[in-house]
Amino acid sequence: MTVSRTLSGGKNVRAEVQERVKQAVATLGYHRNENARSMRPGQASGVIGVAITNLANPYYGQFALGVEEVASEYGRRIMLGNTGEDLAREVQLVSDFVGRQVEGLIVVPTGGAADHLRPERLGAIPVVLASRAVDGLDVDTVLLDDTRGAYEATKQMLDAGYRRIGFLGNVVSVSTAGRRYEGYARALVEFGLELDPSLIMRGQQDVRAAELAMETLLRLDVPPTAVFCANNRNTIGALQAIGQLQPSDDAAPALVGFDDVELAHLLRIPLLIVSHDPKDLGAHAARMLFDRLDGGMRAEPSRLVELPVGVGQLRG
Amino acid sequence: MTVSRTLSGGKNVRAEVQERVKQAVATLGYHRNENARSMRPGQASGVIGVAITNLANPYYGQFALGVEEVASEYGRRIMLGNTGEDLAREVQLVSDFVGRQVEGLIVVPTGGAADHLRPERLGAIPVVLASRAVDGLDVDTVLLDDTRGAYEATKQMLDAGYRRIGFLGNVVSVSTAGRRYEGYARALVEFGLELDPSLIMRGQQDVRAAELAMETLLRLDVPPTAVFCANNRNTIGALQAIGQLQPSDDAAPALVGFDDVELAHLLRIPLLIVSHDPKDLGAHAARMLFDRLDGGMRAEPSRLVELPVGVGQLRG
DNA sequence: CTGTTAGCGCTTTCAT
DNA sequence: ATGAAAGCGCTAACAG
Repeated sequence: MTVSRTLSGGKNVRAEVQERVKQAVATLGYHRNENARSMRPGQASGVIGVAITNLANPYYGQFALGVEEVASEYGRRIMLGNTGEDLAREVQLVSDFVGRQVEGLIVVPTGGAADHLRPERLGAIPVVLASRAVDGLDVDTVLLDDTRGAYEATKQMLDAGYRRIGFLGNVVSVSTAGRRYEGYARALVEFGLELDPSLIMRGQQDVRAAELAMETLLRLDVPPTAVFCANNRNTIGALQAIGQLQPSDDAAPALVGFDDVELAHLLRIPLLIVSHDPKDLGAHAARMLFDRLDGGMRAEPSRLVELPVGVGQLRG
Repeated sequence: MTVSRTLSGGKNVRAEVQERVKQAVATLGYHRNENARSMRPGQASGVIGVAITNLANPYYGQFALGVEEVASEYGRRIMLGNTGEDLAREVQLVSDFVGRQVEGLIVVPTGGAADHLRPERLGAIPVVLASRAVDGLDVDTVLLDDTRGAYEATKQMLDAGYRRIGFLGNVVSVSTAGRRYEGYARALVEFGLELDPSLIMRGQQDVRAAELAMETLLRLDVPPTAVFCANNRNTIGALQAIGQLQPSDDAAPALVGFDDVELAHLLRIPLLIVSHDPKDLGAHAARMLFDRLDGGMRAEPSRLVELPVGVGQLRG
């Protein structure tokens, strides 16, 4: 008891005793058992669960860092799981996190069914979805302004004179993919162009698939003069394909890349980047969660935020 | 009690009762409290603590993924903390992890003092150091074969005719930096060249610092004809600086890059990559930890492993 | 200022 | 096949 009191501030413990306690703690290497601590009624665990789709993607590494830093600010630690875009794994992770008494969850959903994220399944544990929304799931969500970013970038390409603009995107079940496609398509249609299905490749989740899709576009009888890449995996795949097939820069199509990519701006390819900081996205998601947990907003209605993106200039 | 029995396999529970229990669990959304569970004597928490230096570096994102995947294989979850190369934060993280009853630790040490990682401080909790060793700390450690990789790459540059080879490296207190420098220096000395201090820049932890260091080298009266970049932050910084200052490729120095970098091979700069998969490094560290935890090797003497690296061909 | 009691959720052991 | 007791480490509430 005296030890407990000393370690939680030392109220009502003689200074001399406190000294001896701290001494003993240091020499014995004693650590208070946080799990036992949080078992007492009303005590939170200080841990939040984070499920992301692909840690190998630098984008999500930075995202996770944003979450981690804000969590630290709020005195929390994160438990991290990688879903690999696999719904079953996401379900398993979330369930495990709940069993481990996380105070809240931050999830980049794989898309598809989402019963495991419904408030009634999670009890009092709040969730924040990040990067992607889930249809019909009414929980806090932070997205980018995907549609506007895609729209304005595509429009800029049209204004610059490009007409045959292809599209490389993520799997259709992912909300981001749909939103970015929508912006792209709207810009073309408003400009009076028709969508050409042969220029539109959707469903590439990794660099290799994106590279193959881009090769298909490059080998068309009339290849696109520009290609909209809906995420960094597709941008990198497209750049690889161009590097393979078109060593002479002149013939290469211009690219729009959603998400920034290290070194891309050094390549001799006309490139327009729609940029934003994934770390901010993670930080924002974490703040939304802690608003609920610490900010007395436990029961507020859910919020949907769309963070602004920067549409750069066509360069290179 | 009956619930507990049902959920742990259902021995000695009537089938009909088990059915009702599972029913109730499903409708109530009950989750077994894993923290309470692991409080019982002899029960492990199923969590390992992972402290890495910089999640914003794609290298460590992949590293973390390697750890996470192997941990999943072994039925464990990870608690992840970012130290930002700050020793105080590392100390705090490790202490917190211990308080949270982690079964083991995987740490990319910031370097410097390391009393907080000594076995006597950690009790029975095993640690594995990854990527970097700590002088005088006798615990399991997984490194790359840094010295050999740096040596052979430098030698290859010498054989290709380069003589003024600069060096961009990490802070000196980091063991990796020292080992890679050693390989570089040995190759030069064996070849009969002297080390030129004006070509050797050490201490760059991030891309921006690396870029500035590279600019300094490029602005020398007699700039280097090649530069050895001791990690991916330095490689990217060097590439940025070249992109800024030497738009005409011909004048640019060749680079050796330790660690692969997405897109680097597409740039028109002669480049030799010393490559390895950071995910493997993480996976290997995790396996070493679980060897100790599950493999009955609790008390074996500590092991030091150096994973092989691939030295590529100068290209571009 | 210090110590005792009780109970958080769980499961091993011991009744029944 | 089921339940009761006990104790893991902790701290709020209550003695003293």
